Amino acid sequence: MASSRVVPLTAGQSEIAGETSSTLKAFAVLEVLVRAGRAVTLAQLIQATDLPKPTLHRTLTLFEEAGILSREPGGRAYIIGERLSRFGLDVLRNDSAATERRTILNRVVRELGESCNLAVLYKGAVIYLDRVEADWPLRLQLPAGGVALPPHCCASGKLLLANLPAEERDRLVELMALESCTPRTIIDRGMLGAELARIAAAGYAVDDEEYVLGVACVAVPVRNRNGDVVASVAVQGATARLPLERAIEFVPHLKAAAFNIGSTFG
Amino acid sequence: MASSRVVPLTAGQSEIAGETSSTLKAFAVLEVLVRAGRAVTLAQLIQATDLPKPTLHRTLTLFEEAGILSREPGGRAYIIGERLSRFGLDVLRNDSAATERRTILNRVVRELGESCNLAVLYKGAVIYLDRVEADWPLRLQLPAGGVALPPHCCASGKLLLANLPAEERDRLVELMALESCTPRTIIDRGMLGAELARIAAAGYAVDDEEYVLGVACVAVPVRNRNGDVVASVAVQGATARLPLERAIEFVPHLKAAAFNIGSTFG
DNA sequence: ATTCCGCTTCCGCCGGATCGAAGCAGGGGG
DNA sequence: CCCCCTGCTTCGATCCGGCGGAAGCGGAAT
Repeated sequence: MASSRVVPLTAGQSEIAGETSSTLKAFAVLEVLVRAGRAVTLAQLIQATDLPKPTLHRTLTLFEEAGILSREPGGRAYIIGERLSRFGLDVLRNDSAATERRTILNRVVRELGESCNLAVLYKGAVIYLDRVEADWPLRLQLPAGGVALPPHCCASGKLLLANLPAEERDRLVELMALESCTPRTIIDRGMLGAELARIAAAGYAVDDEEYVLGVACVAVPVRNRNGDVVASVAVQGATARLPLERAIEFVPHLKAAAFNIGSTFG
Repeated sequence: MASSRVVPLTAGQSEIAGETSSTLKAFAVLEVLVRAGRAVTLAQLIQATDLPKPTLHRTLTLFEEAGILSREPGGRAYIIGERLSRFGLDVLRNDSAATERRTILNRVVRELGESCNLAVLYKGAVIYLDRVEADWPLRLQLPAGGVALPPHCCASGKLLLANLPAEERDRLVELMALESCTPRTIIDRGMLGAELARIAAAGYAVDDEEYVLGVACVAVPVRNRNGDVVASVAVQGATARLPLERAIEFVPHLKAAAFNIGSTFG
């Protein structure tokens, strides 16, 4: 089997077993599981946390019954549950660093004179963590809070897709619906693949009226301190006011902002 | 002061105080705090959780000392800490299983134009792992994650029952309450047994307004690589819009999606 | 200065957490 | 085909940490 080689879940063995409170132990277990990025078995968690087996088992069962964790269907390994998934999104939206990020976005909007947003990929959809409107009469009105855009037809989505691990990206593209939003939406899987490769090479993505006619958009990656792409910053505006070529000139400015925003993520 | 008017943090008072485990209580406190979207004082949390003051205080102090929460600079109110912030980001980045499942479900919903869900049997109840709503004004609103439906009156439940090992299935059916949800709910053990046999032979299950009047549902099995049925994919819609006969025509399409979902399970 | 409100601390009781050990199931090898 | 081996699950006696009433305390408003 592929998983027979021993892959430690945590590099630096944190002192989870030395933790006194059961609540903190449980939280640390969640941290380990979440960082693993794959389904984790009880045995692997014992290895990673040094907690006794029955203790771990009880904790995991507790979380499973609460909907915070789930079991891999047909298997025994634990995965992130619906409740934890939602919790994660709520954390990012209301982060103490959210204010700082908003400040940076505000400044970019003021300097560029166009609306900007900060987006992440959540369950295969583009979600805005934050969004600041420029003060123009013509705006793209988006219901705040829960909007989830299809990734293939907006600059942020394509950029985030392009920066996924190759294998995961290919699988996702294969499975996506590729609905047409405007005549310019890329609905061909081959063309989308080529576009993603181009984006990965260029370091920024463009939406040329692919989501809404008359609206163009340019997105750049936000990297955490490890250099992983964790979000995207994008500027968007009516093409009547902001032709795509001019929007592309904003890329260096956006990248500077993206760097600042990136440093607010752990 | 501006915040003197009472703004409840949670609409529906969840039974946090009724929670038995201190760990789950603590997690629920984090959920409330995170959803508030602003700094939250001890008093507000007492209001929102119904937990006794010393209990909350202890929990919050614990989290603060662990770096999971912080205090609002210059104030007493609690905000999301560095560690929790990082945790949230990790949750989003590593929930690739959910991403894939959601992408497949999304596509089915787009193509069929009706709501779909992915369910498993857990402790004798049907639990939705995921659920995507079609964009119709008339929808069955179900809180994802924590809902547990009785298996005997929905297509997913009957399908999953039908594919259980004979012995386990019989034992479960024997224990179930067979409560009536609508006039069409199967409440006779003998008839349910016959229905399960029929489902096992047909390879799909139907819910003809047996759970909610006016809602029909068709479910097909999701198999892992060993061929074991580990979950179900179902489409559901208002019969006014989607008569049962038309829903049954979706079976091949659902089976294709079920195959894709199944291949993501170890 | 005084009052008041809300945060913090204290402490004895009680219950849930702990973890060794044994039971059990499933899969691979002989 | 059977047996062993590995890893999940359950049990139970012990004990420690959570619990929450109540009192202490400090800052802010009057």
